[in-house]
Amino acid sequence: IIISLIRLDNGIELKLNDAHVHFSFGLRVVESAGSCSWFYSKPQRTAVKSEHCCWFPRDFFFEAAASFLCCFCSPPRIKDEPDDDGFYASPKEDSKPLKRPREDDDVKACFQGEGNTVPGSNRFFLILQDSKAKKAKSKDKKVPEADKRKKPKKEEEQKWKWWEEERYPEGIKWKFLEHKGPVFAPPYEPLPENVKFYYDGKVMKLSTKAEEVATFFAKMLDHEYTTKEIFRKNFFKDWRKEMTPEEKSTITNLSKCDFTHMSQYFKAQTEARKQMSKEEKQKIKDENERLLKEYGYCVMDNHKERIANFKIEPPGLFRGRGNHPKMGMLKRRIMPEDIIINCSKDSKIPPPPPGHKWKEVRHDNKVTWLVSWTENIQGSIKYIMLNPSSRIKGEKDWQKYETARRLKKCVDKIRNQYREDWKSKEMKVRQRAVALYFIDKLALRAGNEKEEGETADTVGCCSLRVEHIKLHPELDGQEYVVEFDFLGKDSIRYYNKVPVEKRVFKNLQLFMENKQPEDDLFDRLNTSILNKHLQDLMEGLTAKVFRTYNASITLQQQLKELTNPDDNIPAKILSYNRANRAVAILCNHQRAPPKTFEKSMMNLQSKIDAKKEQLADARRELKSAKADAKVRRDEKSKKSVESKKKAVQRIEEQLMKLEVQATDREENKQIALSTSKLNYLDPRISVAWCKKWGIPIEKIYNKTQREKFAWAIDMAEEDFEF
DNA sequence: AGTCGGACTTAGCATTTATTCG
DNA sequence: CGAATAAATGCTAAGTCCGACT
Repeated sequence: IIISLIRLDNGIELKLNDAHVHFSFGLRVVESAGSCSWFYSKPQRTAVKSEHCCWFPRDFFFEAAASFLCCFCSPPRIKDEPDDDGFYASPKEDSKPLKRPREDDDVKACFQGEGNTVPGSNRFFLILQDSKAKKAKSKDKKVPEADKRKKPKKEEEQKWKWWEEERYPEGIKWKFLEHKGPVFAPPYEPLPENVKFYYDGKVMKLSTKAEEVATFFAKMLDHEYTTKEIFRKNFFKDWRKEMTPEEKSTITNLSKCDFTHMSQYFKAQTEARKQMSKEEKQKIKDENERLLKEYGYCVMDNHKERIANFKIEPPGLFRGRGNHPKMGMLKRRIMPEDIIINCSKDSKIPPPPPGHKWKEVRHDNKVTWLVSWTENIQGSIKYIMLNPSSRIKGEKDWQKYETARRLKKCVDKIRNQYREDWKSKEMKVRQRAVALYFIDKLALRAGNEKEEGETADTVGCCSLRVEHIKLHPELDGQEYVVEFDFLGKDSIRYYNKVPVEKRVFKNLQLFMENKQPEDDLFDRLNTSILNKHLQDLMEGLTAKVFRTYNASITLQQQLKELTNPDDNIPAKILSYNRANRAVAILCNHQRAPPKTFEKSMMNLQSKIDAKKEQLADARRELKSAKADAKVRRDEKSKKSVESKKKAVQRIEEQLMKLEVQATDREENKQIALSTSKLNYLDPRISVAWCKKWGIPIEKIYNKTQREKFAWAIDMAEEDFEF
């Protein structure tokens, strides 16, 4: 449906349909697009407020013009500012404006400009005509069918390139933010009457509140941790808080509680869900999609952006990682009264669910979150924030890699410095220098101190204790070996035997003198002291930058080393994965071997065997066909030889692919690649590698990852150097 | 210098969805 | 086509780091 007719200053007319307008303008502006509005080819902050102005992304504008112009005429393509040297200024590095300035323009001033294009700028003005007056006219000019069909695709391709725009000044995260608030967990549905809970062998009907908490436990019955003392103790304590006085006086011993019937019921439910018909499944899917469409997006500064976690965490039993002292505690249901909403003053403020109120509505554009609440287990704040594909996350990510690249420039100096500091007279300086050496060489985390008894006992570099390392003056033919054995983040074990320099070794001996196993190894050091020192060495330098730097530089160097130009694509990808793996090992990104690992490995092996047989068969056939051709010497048999040859080649290739896959999987058994890929490896390294060797980017990044790294995919060329 | 709340990144496992296989 | 398997996505815990305050 054509709803608007637009006339350019030079008389060219554009028709826009509904979807088109929605897509490019954002919701608010569309609603108010009245009889006369101004349009710009770049975002105008004031535009959002004044309701009479809106903007097109520039490229979209021209493409739209191409598709929609009734009397087609190639619009003047206004070039961006000169392309300096193809190098995109980094967010932090450079304070000079990026490609598209975003400064607030006075709308009137634009209006009074010299024409529809201002030389040297990319402004382009449109006048939206009174759509009623033009309706009759627009009817007889029909838009070609082909263009109509092409259009949705165009929209898909037209992604906002925020990385070509200027950033906001430090501290300001947005100018306009509108969203629909969070989606709450579905309310509790009491169990059907026939599902029983037994206490001490007797049926007992629970109050709704007590029953709800009981179902949380029942759902976990198969898990090992429901047998753990701490889990049971914590659960029982919190459960009793939800009980009525009568229940409380009856139910005094968790061991006398029988949840098995409830558990069976839930298992049956899960099974039933699996068995649902296609239509029912589709219905659920549609409903989820509707929810996503309504609540999964927000408008931030003229752009519709995807929200990461718009659903509030449902209530349940807390299960920390590792040996967590709070496991089994009740994670309570979050109500609107717990929720703080953050949005623009002039936005449509999301209404709380009927009969409820928000805890608070604030308008803080110094933060990126849309919704927050305080969680009851640790008392920490949880947030609803944007998806990694959003501008606000992407900019930060890009900046992180730029900081790491700055470290690259001065890392030698820093290394020399800490080696000097090993000899310092000051204990504090020595400890700092040894800790930094570990962080640099082993990619250890900083290691903040944690409150004892509140979380699992895990450590990082600065919080290492004497009991976590063993010193071996000599081990397996190597001198000065340090053996690390401790639980790190998520209670993942770090175990490593590392030869270190003599001076480090001697220092460690010194630090351990007269200490108990549970004493801090670096007793004069913490992360704040360390980071303060790092800040002096380089602006923006913190302990974690070393992890980013070492991960990315390792990938780049491993790719150089491992890629064989003569390899085919699968073999090159194996090389990529191996380079990725080297990083994952460095960062100690482990995973539990998948439960079905052995089985799936065997399946793959049998596939390989089958393929081998198939290859042998194909070769035999080729041989006989060749013999046949020699005798008959006719066209037909020659052709047969050719096709058999091709078959052999194809099977060989398939076999090789399978074998590569098997190697890859075996090597990956206990190593998780995704964490480093997503958080530590500068995506531009991967993009450049793909471009250099002609590997399709889809082989390296899946759809979500491509969205997250759109900036890198767009800007990195083959010659990118980290 | 140390403590603490707050904001944001990083992490692995669980669940869902897509693909392959029989 | 449905089951099995693999890949992708979702979930939320657990880190890092900063700045206000004492």
